[in-house]
Amino acid sequence: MYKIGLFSKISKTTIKTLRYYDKEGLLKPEKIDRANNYRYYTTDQLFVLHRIISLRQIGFSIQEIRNILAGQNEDQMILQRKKEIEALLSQSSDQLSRINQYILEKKEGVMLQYQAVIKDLPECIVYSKRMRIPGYDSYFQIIPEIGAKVAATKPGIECTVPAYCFNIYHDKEYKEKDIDVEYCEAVNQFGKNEDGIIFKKIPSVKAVSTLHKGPYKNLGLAYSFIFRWIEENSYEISEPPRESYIDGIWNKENEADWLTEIQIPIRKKA
Amino acid sequence: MYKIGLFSKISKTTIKTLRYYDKEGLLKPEKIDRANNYRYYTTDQLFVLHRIISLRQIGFSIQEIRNILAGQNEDQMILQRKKEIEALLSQSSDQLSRINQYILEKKEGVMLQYQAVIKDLPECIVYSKRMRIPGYDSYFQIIPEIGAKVAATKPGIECTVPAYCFNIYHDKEYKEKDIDVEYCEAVNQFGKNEDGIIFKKIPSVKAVSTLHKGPYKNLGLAYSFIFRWIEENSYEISEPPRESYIDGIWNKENEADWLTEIQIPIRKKA
DNA sequence: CTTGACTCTCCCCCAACGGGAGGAACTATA
DNA sequence: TATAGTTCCTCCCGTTGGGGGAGAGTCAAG
Repeated sequence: MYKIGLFSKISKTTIKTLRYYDKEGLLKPEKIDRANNYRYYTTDQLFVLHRIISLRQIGFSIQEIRNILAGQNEDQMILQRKKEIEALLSQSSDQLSRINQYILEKKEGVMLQYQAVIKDLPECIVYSKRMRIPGYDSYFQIIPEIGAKVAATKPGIECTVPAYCFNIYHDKEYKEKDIDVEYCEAVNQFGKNEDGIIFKKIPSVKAVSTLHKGPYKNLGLAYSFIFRWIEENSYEISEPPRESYIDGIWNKENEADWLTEIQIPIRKKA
Repeated sequence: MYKIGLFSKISKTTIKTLRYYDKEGLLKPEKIDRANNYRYYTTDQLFVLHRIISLRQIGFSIQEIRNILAGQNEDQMILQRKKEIEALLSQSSDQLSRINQYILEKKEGVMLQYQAVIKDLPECIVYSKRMRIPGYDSYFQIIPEIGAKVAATKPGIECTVPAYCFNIYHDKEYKEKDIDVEYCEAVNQFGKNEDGIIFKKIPSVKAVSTLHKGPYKNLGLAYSFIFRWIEENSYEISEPPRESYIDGIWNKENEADWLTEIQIPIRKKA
């Protein structure tokens, strides 16, 4: 029978930890002297403690170890823990790739105005109109017309707050003329499809996002940043890119104040 | 100017998080209405928030981000964070290898009595005697003689509590005859070297450890378990193995109760 | 008998929020 | 304008796996 200090030295475990495992019911001392509450351990308990430490080193939580020691569906917990580890591994390797990319960008001293962030875009209902337009200029005249038409002909349909209006680019590459674009605006409910205006539910998706401040003609910089980021961090584009318009001509006079968010749905490369 | 709810939707960040970043001084709202303490944000702050989220996704702590945003030695923090990530990565891959090993052992249904644990063996002072002995049997007669000799001729020298007495095996392979072994016992201070008894400081080292219960003739099972474990988990042996005797003939009559800890100093394979 | 070493319980601390209570304020509708 | 529903505020507690320390009781040796 060893008192806690000696047992802690033999097992190379701190006293705090031993007391904690006692409290948590992981490793009760063989005997507790009721006169002074001293804990007494035996060398047999070294085995249990070794088992616990081994499981802790594999990353199981106290609760999980408690179950394993009690013999409750150990196999399932092991597989679950394995998945957790794999998730952590992939997260760390992701972070490593991102910080390397960050270091590279700093070294090149360029693109520091852009920040890539991974977001979950929530599901939403939109009305959309897909069209082929000659160029960017004509395009920003067409949008208000669509909005007006919807407002006029679909009573009860309202845009969400905050507004989420975006374009989906269906071309395989970046184009400045004859663009195949789909204008979407998030609304509160479905409406009737007519005049090329179609209501649909956009499912939630994981996307990388970056903000672009300034006129639309410079959006290309943001795209080149984000495409490169996707490439360098081993993602691939899963759906067409979206541009979400946060600040624009409707609330800021100066082009330099316009704010646009580029969202590109992605998935990890296999 | 957006109130917190709207800003939270635009940025896809929870209100809780925004308030927390406010409290922590990471992202103060552009304006706080002193009448009701409402927080008001602008789209410009989306940029800062994006920066923060990006850094959070790379795994920086709030404190670190605060420093980075303040422009304090960013480069150093990045390198430090990179090292942390690499450490995590290696830890996770370690855990993955260990859990796979665990699954394999379960499937084979064997060796479940052994648990491998990684420990830091602390530095200690020992007296040691290296010798070549004919076999295991003679060996356990020699040890008490050494102990007695030290006790008799070195006043003031005492064994540590708990006792840490172990053998270091210097042979390149497992042998049962003509064994090159070094007997060590941890003591409280240095003494004079004589009669082949040498005092030395054993530096601290990382080792994998397993417990063996039962007679010494079965120690081979423990060794085969631990050697395989080292191999499967991509470690390599950095120093000769040690056997630390916890329970033995001196306090337990029955061989079946003897307890021995095998400690093998290791390092990660490059 | 005293002194130092050991042990006990109890409480607070960590990071980055999430959940919820209780109350004030804003906004839309009747 | 009254009221109801929503949004916002602050404050407090919870999470994990122990670490640090206070204050008090206990043990072993000289």
